[in-house]
Amino acid sequence: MSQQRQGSTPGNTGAVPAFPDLPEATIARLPEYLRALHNLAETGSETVSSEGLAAAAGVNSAKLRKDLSHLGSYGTRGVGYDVALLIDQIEYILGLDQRRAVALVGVGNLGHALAGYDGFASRGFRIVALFDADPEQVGQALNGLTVRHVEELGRAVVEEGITIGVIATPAGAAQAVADDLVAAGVTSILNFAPCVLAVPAGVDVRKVDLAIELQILSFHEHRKASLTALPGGRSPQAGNQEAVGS
Amino acid sequence: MSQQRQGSTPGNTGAVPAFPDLPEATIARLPEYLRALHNLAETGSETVSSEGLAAAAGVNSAKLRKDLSHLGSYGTRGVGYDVALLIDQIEYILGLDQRRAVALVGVGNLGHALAGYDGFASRGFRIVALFDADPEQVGQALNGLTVRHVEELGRAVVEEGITIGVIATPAGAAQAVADDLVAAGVTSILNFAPCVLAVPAGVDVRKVDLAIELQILSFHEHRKASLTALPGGRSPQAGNQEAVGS
DNA sequence: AGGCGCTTGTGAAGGCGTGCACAAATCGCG
DNA sequence: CGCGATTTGTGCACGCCTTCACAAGCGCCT
Ligand SMILES: NC(=O)c1ccc[n+]([C@@H]2O[C@H](COP(=O)([O-])OP(=O)(O)OC[C@H]3O[C@@H](n4cnc5c(N)ncnc54)[C@H](O)[C@@H]3O)[C@@H](O)[C@H]2O)c1
Ligand SMILES: NC(=O)c1ccc[n+]([C@@H]2O[C@H](COP(=O)([O-])OP(=O)(O)OC[C@H]3O[C@@H](n4cnc5c(N)ncnc54)[C@H](O)[C@@H]3O)[C@@H](O)[C@H]2O)c1
Repeated sequence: MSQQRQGSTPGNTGAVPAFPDLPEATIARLPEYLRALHNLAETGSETVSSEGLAAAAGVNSAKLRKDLSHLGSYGTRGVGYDVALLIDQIEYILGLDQRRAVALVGVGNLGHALAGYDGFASRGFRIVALFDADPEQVGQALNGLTVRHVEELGRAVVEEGITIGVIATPAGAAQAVADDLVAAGVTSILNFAPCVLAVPAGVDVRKVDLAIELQILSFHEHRKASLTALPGGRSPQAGNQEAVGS
Repeated sequence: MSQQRQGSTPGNTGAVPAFPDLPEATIARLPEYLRALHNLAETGSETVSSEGLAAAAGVNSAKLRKDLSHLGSYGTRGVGYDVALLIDQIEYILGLDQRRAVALVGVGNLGHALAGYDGFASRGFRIVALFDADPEQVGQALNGLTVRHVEELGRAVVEEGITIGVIATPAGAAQAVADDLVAAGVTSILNFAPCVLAVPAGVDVRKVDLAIELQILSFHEHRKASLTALPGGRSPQAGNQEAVGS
C-alpha cells in the first residue's frame, strides 16, 4: 500500500506453505494487535474476546478474527484468545524473537531523535550502528553508540549482522545510501527521506513521509470546509458539467 | 488504510458532488505526484508524459493516468501533462494554497526534530504553536517559536486559526491531548504516539508509528529467511492444523 | 448429563483498487 | 490538408479486502 515492494518468485512446491503467506493488509495490522495484547497483559488479563481486542486495536472485530484465523486457531470458542499465547504467536510470525539489528544512517535532526528513542528496543529491535558523512558528527557518542563514518557501513553490516537499515539523510543522499546498504547485504530499508528509492528485487522498502501525511489531512480539511460552506452546493469555481459546451 | 477515518454522513442531494470525492488510494498518492512535479519543474520541464511522471513517483503509469483523470482532464493527448498546471490543480485539491496552521504538542525528543524541520514550510504548512506540559520545556525558544503550556492550547487554536494538530507526547498523554485539540476545534490530527485515539465523527486521525514499520519489515525478513533456509519446508514448531485434535 | 449462552472461525457477497488494452485526441510534418 | 506517431482517458476484468451472518464448538450452570 503505497509502499514499495519487490517480491521474489516463491516457487513453493509444498502443499501447506512453510510460512503462512498472510495478506499484506493483515501483516500491517498484526503489530497493532501485538501492542494491544501487551497492554492487556500488563493489566493482568489472561484472555480477550475478539470484540475486546478489536476495540483496543481500533478495528472491526470481524476483521480481527479473520486476520487471526490466518495464523491458525489460537482462540477458544465461548472464551476468547489466550493473551500470552497470542503474543508469542504474533511475535514469532513477525520474527521479533530474533531482536533484529538495525543500522541508522544520518544522525541529523531526525536521526538524533530516532537514536535516542527507547521504543525500538522494547519492540524487538536494536540500533547497533550509527553512520553519518559529516566529520562533525562522526565520533560523537549517542545513547551509548559512537557515530561512524558512512564508509564503514559495509564492514559494520556484515560484522554486526545487520538486516535493516534506516535512512535519515537528506533526499539527495538517500539513493546512494540505499545502494550502499543493499551492497552490504541489507534487505530491508526504512526511508525517511522524501524521495523514491530504486532497489533490486528481494529488497523491501518502506517509506515514512510526514509531509505526505499532513497533505492527506489537508485534503480532508479542504473537503470538510467546502462541504460546510456550501451544504449540498457545488464547486466554488470550475463547476463545469458537459453543459457549457461550444 | 490502517488509518482511522471518521466520516460524516454526506446527505448530498446534488448530482455532481461539490468536491470531486477521490478514492482514498488516489489521495494518498497525490502528494507523491506533487513532489515529483516540483522536481520536474525545477529542472525546467514544461510537460511530462504519464510514463515519465509515473517513473518519478514510483508507480504504474496506468494508475497515474487513472488517478489524474479523477481530477479532470488536465493532459493533452500526444503531448503529456503541463507541469505547472498540474501542480496548481493538485495543490488546489489538497488545499495547500491555504498554508495551513499546525500546532505541535510535545516538544521532547521527536518534537524537537519536527519543530526544527524545514520540510513542512516548503510544502504548505506552518507550525505556528508549540506546546508542552513540562515546565522545563515551557518558555524556551525553538526555531523562532516559544513553547507554551498545553493549557493555553484552546485559546491558541482559535487565535491562530489552527486546523491540524500534531501529537508527539508519550502514549499515556496522547488521548487527553487529542481531546483538548478536538475541544478547541481542531479537526485533523497526526499522531506519533503508539496508541489508538478515540475521536468524534468528523475528525480525521492519521497515525505514524515507526515501530510498526520496522515490524512489518521484520516480518518480510523472517519470511525471506525461512524461504532460503527451508526451500519448500515447513514451520519449525507449532505446525498444528486440525490433525492433532481430540 | 443436558441445555444454554457466548465466542470463534468461515463461507459468501459486495466494494474497492489495479492493470490491461484500446479508442479518441492532439501534434508535427510532408 | 491528411497521415502517422504519440499519449491521454477509460471500459473492463480480475483479485484483494472488508463485512455480514451464522454454524460449529466450548464452558458453565443446573
Ligand atoms: N527533521 C524532521 O522532523 C523530519 C521530518 C520528516 C522528514 N525528514 C527527512 O528526514 C531526513 C533527515 O532530516 P533531518 O532534519 O534530520 O536533516 P539533517 O540535515 O538535520 O540531517 C541529515 C544528516 O544526514 C547526514 N548526511 C548527509 N549526507 C549523508 C550521506 N551521504 N551519508 C550519511 N549521512 C549523510 C548529514 O551529515 C546530517 O547529519 C531528510 O530527508 C528530511 O527530509 C525529517
Ligand atoms: N523519538 C522518536 O524517535 C520516536 C519514534 C517513534 C515514536 N515516538 C513516539 O513519539 C512520542 C514522543 O516521543 P519522544 O521521544 O519525543 O518522547 P519524549 O519523552 O522525549 O517527549 C515527550 C514530550 O511530551 C511532553 N508531554 C508529556 N505529557 C504531555 C501533555 N499531557 N501535554 C503536553 N506535552 C506533554 C513531555 O514533557 C515531553 O517533552 C512518544 O509517544 C513516542 O513513543 C518517538
